[in-house]
Amino acid sequence: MNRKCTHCQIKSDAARALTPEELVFLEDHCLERVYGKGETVFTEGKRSTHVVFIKSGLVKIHMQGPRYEQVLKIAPAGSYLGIQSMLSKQTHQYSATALLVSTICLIDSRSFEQLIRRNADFANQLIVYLCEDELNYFRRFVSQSQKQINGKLADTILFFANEIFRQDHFELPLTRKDLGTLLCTTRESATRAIKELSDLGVIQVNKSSFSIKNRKLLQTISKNG
Amino acid sequence: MNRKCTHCQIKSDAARALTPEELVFLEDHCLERVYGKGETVFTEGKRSTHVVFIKSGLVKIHMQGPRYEQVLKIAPAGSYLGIQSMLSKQTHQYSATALLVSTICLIDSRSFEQLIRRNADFANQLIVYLCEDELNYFRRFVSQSQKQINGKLADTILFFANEIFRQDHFELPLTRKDLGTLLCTTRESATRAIKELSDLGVIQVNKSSFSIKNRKLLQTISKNG
DNA sequence: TTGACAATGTGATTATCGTCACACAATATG
DNA sequence: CATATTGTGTGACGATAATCACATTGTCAA
Repeated sequence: MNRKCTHCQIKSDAARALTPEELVFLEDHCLERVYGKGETVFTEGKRSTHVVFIKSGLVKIHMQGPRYEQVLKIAPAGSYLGIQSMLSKQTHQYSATALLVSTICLIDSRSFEQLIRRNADFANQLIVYLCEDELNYFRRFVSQSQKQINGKLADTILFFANEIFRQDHFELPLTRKDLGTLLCTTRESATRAIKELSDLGVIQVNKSSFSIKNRKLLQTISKNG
Repeated sequence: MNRKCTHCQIKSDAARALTPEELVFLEDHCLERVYGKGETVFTEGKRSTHVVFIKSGLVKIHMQGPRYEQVLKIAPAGSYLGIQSMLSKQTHQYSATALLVSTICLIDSRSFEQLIRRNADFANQLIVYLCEDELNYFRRFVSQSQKQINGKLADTILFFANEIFRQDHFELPLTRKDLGTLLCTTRESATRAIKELSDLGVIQVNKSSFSIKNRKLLQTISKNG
């Protein structure tokens, strides 16, 4: 409770732009909470009252589509969630669910907006963050629409290995169904793609445990779709 | 040249937040230019020096994918382009091409950033804009990955009729090929989808001239994919 | 432990869409 | 004006991935 934001080591680039007084203001209007694996952080359509900052852990962002619930993105530590809903709309436009035990800061929306209006450097850093985020969606959009399943699976395995776990061996914290919608395909097709890459000797898979065996070839598959 | 931004009637929400002095600053660091149909506004990979504001007209945003050039979005008047490239990267991450004769303001990137740092209300409005934009991409991402071609075509026809031309009859300013990549499909499939909706009596098409004949049914097709 | 339910693997079949090929129209270019 | 180039429609064919069906296996709670 005491001076938590001031002394927090896991500050976002934006939070680093805040003055000591503003950090005190922030810690008076935010709340830290630990979410368990599978626990809902917020739900699409529900009223939005806080902006979420992921201090540690891993969260999936998902949204109802015309046919099924779509996984939009895997958000690692350092991500802001729900900013989009804070401003114009007051309801969440997507859902967030913890994939691993995650420590999450809930920042009161109005206070967050006050910080933006008070500190232009904070706002600027936030803009940088939002722009990066949007560019990533562009790339994902293009990949997803032009690559076929094996390529998209290769992308995703490299994403988890490089960006999330920083290891060539990891436990994938997704069900086959979620992996399917993350790849914009079905559970069955995801399973078959895993089998294909496995048969090629590119990866080794046992249940949710994945290992990269041939990184070169995996990158080739990722690139050529 | 004289006091152009100050007296400009087509200000963005963000620009409305600027003080008279800041508007003078803006007009000293921006340039208005008219682009012809088909003219390139900026190109992916090239150095980014300006932020672009579309004052009037219509622009397509496109990006090279692993297999072909993908149309990401159709940007109407009031859109900001190239903010994403301004900050972290200094090269454009996507291309922009005028689809119709368009009046475009080119704002010097450094000056734009100075305005953000100077006026938190301006920054805040920009954040609202970026968030809206991102949410639209989410929706488009989900639709594009779950709907089939007729549904996506229906979406796009409704988009042009409702958001762009505000009329049930309009000239589509896209080639069949561009329409194809906007729908994340091929030229041939786009052609066939047009024929199908046409045969159903939902739309009437002659070359690039489109008319909505049965809006109810068009909406149903759009909704159910 | 025992059921209930969710998650997973796998085969058979089908639908949708991509690819290829070609004809023809429209538009640019010298 | 003639020629090249780009855009468009359409048919035939095949490939990729969706759907459906079912057998297992794993997980959770009473």
